[in-house]
Amino acid sequence: MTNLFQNINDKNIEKLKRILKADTVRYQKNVNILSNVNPEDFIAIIDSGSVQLISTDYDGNERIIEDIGEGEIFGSISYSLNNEDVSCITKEKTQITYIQYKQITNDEIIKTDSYIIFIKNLIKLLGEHVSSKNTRIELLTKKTTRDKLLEYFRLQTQTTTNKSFTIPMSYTELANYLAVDRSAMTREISYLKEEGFIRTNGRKITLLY
Amino acid sequence: MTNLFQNINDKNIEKLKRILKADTVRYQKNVNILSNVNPEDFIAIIDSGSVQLISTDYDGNERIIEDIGEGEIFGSISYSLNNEDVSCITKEKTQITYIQYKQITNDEIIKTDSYIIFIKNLIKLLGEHVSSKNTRIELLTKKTTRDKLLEYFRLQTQTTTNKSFTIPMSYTELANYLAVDRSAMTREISYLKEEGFIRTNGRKITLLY
DNA sequence: AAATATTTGTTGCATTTGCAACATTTTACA
DNA sequence: TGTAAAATGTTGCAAATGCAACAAATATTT
Repeated sequence: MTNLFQNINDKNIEKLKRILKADTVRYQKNVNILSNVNPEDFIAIIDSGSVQLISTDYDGNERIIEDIGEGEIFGSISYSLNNEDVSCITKEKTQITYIQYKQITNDEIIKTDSYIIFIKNLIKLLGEHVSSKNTRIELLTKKTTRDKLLEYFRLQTQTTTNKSFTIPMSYTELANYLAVDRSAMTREISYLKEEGFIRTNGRKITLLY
Repeated sequence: MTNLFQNINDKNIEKLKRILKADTVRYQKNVNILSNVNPEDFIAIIDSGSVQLISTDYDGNERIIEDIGEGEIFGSISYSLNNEDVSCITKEKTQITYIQYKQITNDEIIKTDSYIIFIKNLIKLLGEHVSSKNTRIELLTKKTTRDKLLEYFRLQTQTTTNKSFTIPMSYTELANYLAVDRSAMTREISYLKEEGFIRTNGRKITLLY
């Protein structure tokens, strides 16, 4: 995963942040940070920790829009946060740097040495964003819970020759990510075990096919 | 929807395209264009017409990943096309301009007057991309077909005071977009009509609530 | 304008899924 | 470290959904 300031040395990062009118804020765990942020366009970069974008509809159903970890970005470029009832909750102690979107093309920054690298990183990051959305859509459009799980397993193992992997979230969160009922998902996983497709040990899953 | 070359005059567009080693190709309807394209990183801009990115899994199920219309972009920035079996089909006569991703930050282009506008457009376009993915995810994570439809209807009317709108695709494609069985969706629409929530006339839908 | 292809509407039926309501285990934290 | 909170596993049942197989209506093409 790309980091917004990767390949830029510390001195230049400081310079960029100053020109971008960067503002760094620390939060405790479980804080709704968007209530403190002005609605102006901004890009938020997670320096450390992680947050979750959660939308709540009129029925009170919560959906996780996005999990955002260290080095990743969120904000009005990538999500129209004012569009509906979205809250952004820190999952742990988290430090976030906000930069003003409109400063990205101000006169001063364009002359900066590391500007091009910065822009390249930003574009790459946005591209990765789209890619991860596409992955989720690919999973969500599978017809059955079983298909969703098997495709998810396939994606987890496709980069390695390994048949084992550990899911990077709780089963509760996985069910949410795949938009299926948690208990129904657990049932399906049981069937997959019974039928000899997989073996599990906590969050470690081994494919037997 | 942002256009990659908006706010740039024709002369400068030509200049940019030349520096970016742009390559313009015309296609007939129903052509699989990706079979002709080298796998190198590129951004494709639809000058006119439209295309559809379709992924086919091992079961032969087809999913529409994306509908791309005039002025919009696609390509390796926003989707790792080599990742799985994705084909890109023109829906009508279509003209596409390909630019090399790596040229986006070459030395010559940085000195160009309209470069900043170009970059701004590109970032905005990618942001809109993410946004539209988020919208689809929002719909796909709704539990029932009815919820998906009602949310879709809400999104169609939220920008206007109007209670009527025309869906911009066929019902077959809408079912695909919402990842539900077409006949089950038609059934649900019938129920919504019976229960007095909506009225329809072809693809024109009027909300009665 | 006729022929062909595509879209739309309908319905019975089997399957899948969500929901509720638990017991049990694991994790967080005061 | 003890207690509260969260996560996990299980199952019966009702509701929602996919599927198949049509007929009818629209579009598209030649």
